[in-house]
Amino acid sequence: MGKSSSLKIYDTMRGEKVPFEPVVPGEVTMYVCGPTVYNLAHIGNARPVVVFDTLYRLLETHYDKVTYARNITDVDDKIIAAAREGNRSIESVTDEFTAKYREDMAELNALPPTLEPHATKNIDAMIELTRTLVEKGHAYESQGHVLFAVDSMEDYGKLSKRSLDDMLAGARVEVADYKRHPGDFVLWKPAKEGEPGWDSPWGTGRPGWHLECSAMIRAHLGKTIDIHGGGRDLIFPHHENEIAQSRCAHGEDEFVRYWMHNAYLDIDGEKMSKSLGNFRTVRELLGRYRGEVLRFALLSAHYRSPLNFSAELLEQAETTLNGLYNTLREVDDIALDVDVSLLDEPFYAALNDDLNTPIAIAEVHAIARELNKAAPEDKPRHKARLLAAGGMLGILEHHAEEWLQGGASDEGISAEEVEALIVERAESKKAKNFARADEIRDELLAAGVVLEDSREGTKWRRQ
RNA sequence: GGCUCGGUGGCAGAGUGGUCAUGCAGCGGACUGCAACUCCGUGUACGCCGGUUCGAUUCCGACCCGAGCCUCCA
Repeated sequence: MGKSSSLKIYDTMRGEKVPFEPVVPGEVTMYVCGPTVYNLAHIGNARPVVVFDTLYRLLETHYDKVTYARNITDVDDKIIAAAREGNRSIESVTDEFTAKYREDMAELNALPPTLEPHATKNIDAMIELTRTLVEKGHAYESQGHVLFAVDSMEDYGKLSKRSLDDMLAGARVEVADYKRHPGDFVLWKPAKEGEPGWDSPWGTGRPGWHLECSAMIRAHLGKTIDIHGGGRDLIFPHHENEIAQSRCAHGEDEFVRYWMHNAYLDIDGEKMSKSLGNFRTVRELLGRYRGEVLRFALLSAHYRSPLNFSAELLEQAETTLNGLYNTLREVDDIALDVDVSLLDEPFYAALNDDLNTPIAIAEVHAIARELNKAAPEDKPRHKARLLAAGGMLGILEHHAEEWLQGGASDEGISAEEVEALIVERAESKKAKNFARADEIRDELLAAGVVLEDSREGTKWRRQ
């Protein structure tokens, strides 16, 4: 697989969709900005995780070796603040939220990345990078801080498509007096009393946020990587500054070959964000919807389009997934050899076209329709096609019967009770006592259980 | 103010210079004891105004509206 349809990616730097070619033929390196672990991930944070997980799955069909790194930022002002506020240690904060982050993302069927570098375990690389930048004249020390001098780089601002002048024009923040140029950013900052710090040539301190990613990429993936992903709002300043640090330190023309940025989730026409306070945590939503429902909802829009997030979106996603599982249920469980060679060309082509998941999902529906209409002897073949496509999207990974009878919560009538009533209803129907049969059906419906009669007998699912 | 990016049918959301997205919801039909499931059918959708064109939702220009970034944020 992989020969029939080649991958194209929209690169933020070039501003257009371009054919994807890794630096090293047959191998891909990808880095995605991970969480700062000081609180629970919200559903907006989950979008890049799901998007790049889908890309990861796709890349694996094309290349023998895919190295996907997603960092954990475990040193940061907000973490220090959270620890202080909760009167607890920094480690207990970062340990707790790192664990919860992994759990939440696993619920969304996101595969663990190949590498998960922690900032605090790469401090040496950060100090080294800073030292190199100072030596090369791209950074300077001032009042205990080490700052990157933006005017030391010719094309600073290329990714975000703005010039230093543009940035100055829009400056809305007071410039710290230790900065030579208002756009200069911190590589290393001194530790205040009671703050965590590491020894460095510039005293005890901690790394700046932008520096962390540059250093970890260098340490774990190399000087030039193929794909760097993250949310749109990271383009400036975070990714712009990563480029500045990495290219100036390493002297490479290219730091990242393809920049990919997902749009964010909107709530009532506004971006969902921590600062606006209009976010919903993944954990909270998992109490009402299963992870796959959340994932499906996130994939229902193209990753570069804003997605309007609402309860209705999730309800629709759940209904749609139930329909697909209902289709799968119609086929007996037989040994199915599901692998990428079963992927339909239109489906695969859609994903290869800059990860066009809405079209890929439309193809999934087309396959499901074929499965529904197929003659019994052909159904297993179509079921395999459907599962193969679902596997690429990270959906339809549950057993159909369990999915349909499970639901997010185990409240309500038990499966045994349902089965018993179904038996009674079958007997009533046999005796032509339709009134009693309908009464049972209504009773179950009131308990959230829907009955479906078929030649093989009565099946049931929770609404 | 500077820089980006959008406005598609009840909802979500693709896409295209000239018969079709797709899903959810609705409506009609088949199936069913009745339903459900499934299948078949069904919607004069492309912000507004001009222009280019034989033809524009799709290209160009103006306008209106909205969002994002410029500050920690996926």
